[in-house]
Amino acid sequence: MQLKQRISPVNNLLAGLTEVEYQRLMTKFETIDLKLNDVICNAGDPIHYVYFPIKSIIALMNHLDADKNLEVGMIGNEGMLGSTLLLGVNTAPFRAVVQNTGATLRMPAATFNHELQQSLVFEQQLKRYLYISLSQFVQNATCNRFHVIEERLACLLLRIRDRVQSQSFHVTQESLAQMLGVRRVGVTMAAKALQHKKIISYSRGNLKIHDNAGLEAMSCSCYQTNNETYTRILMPELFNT
Amino acid sequence: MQLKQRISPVNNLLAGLTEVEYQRLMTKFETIDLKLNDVICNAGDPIHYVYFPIKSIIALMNHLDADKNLEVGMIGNEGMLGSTLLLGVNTAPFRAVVQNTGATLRMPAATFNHELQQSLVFEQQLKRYLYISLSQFVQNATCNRFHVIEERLACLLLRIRDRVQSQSFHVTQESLAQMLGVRRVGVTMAAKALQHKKIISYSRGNLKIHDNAGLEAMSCSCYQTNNETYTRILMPELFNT
DNA sequence: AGATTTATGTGTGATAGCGAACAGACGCAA
DNA sequence: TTGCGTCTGTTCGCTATCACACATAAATCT
Repeated sequence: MQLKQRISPVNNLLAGLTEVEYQRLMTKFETIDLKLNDVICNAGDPIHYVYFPIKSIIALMNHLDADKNLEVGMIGNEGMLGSTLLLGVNTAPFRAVVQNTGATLRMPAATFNHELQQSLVFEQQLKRYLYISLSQFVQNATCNRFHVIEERLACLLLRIRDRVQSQSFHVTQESLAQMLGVRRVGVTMAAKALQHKKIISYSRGNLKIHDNAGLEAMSCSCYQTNNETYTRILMPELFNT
Repeated sequence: MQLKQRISPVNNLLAGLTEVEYQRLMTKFETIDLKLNDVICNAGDPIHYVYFPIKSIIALMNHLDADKNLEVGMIGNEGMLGSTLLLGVNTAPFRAVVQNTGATLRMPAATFNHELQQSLVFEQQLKRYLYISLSQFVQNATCNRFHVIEERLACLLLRIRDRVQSQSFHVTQESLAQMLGVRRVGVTMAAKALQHKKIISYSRGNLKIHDNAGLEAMSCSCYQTNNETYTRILMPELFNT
């Protein structure tokens, strides 16, 4: 099951708002371009802005020791960076790295806090999103504990695909390795296996998915689980399993 | 560094309240005894009660597949079960299992939601606790991905010690194995190593810590990290590192 | 006292992933 | 064209952990 997304021209968290609320919010945003590999913040940093990706992807990395990092969350146009402001804490829990260039809405943290007071629907939506994030962070981190690299790679590629909304995108094996918390060689092996099965093709960072169903079959159940959580909590009207 | 706890006769999350607020809340609680291995809820269950442990310990388990479970959070008298109600979602994100028998305060979810409206300090305190939980869940899950069993076991024992507030407690290797997401044999090995180093003694579930400093030295940095997060967010006045 | 359950210890082989080092291959730029 | 940086592929020995099976020992029950 692919992630069912409500049609939204910009960011799915802004869907469900009334036209008035939406227009009002848009005056508070500025649109910027995030650049690949930019570090938006490190864990513990004060939060200056919140980000609502339109085409970009932001990866949340949990850092343990040197060379022990793990991607625990991925933010595309289904989510936002900075939702922990809802809890009245203005420091970032994780490092945030740009994984895919693209247009992004940005709003100062103070403005965001103020806007939350103005729209109950908006606040409600974002509280639910924070709940989803919590669930998915743990699911992803646990997944990396138990599942083998090939499953996790498939899972990761599907999550990227959903967010760039395209069958082909650019991502190096080195970058995938960092997200999965494994050596690059491990990704090389897993990617080769997926290529042999004609599921993907991969050349110098240019990745193309040929067989969506095959890739979902190769991935662990965590992909499904995460999507179901998102749909169940944020869009229960679409949830009919 | 051991977890610095504000002195509180019952539960640390109730510290910081005014006497009036505190007394008011206490009329809404009932005190119950949680029984070892009781499953309070499974992931996805509706939340009927929130729990504030006094002497008990509740472990939060994330379930992947059969036989693939991981403890992601531990709740003693420094925390509570059910804080995700703050996000307006009334389903439990994780399975909650009683790891240590003992007195516990309990309040119906509806009452809890109502009480949050009555005390800004209380709500603020719990929002911060939820932020801490989020950080720690991810930290624990990531820890289990990267660190070796012996480090993780040391870490786990310290966390239990802090919550029972005693150098000796009862816990079987089987139970530790489930929390760590490893085979019992793995725990046997790690525990044996700790015994040889005279750090603990262990016999048929009766565990005693002899060397606190030694145990902290054996544990991974995650123990420290988690404690620092707790202190920094919830009790910044005690945070002077 | 004997039987049963619970808790811990041991042993053997398999394997996923690690660390390190190196080799080719493509692309851009001087 | 030459060179250099980036990206991918390959190999080798090593280790933590796994799965499975069995052995011992203490506690509890009859």
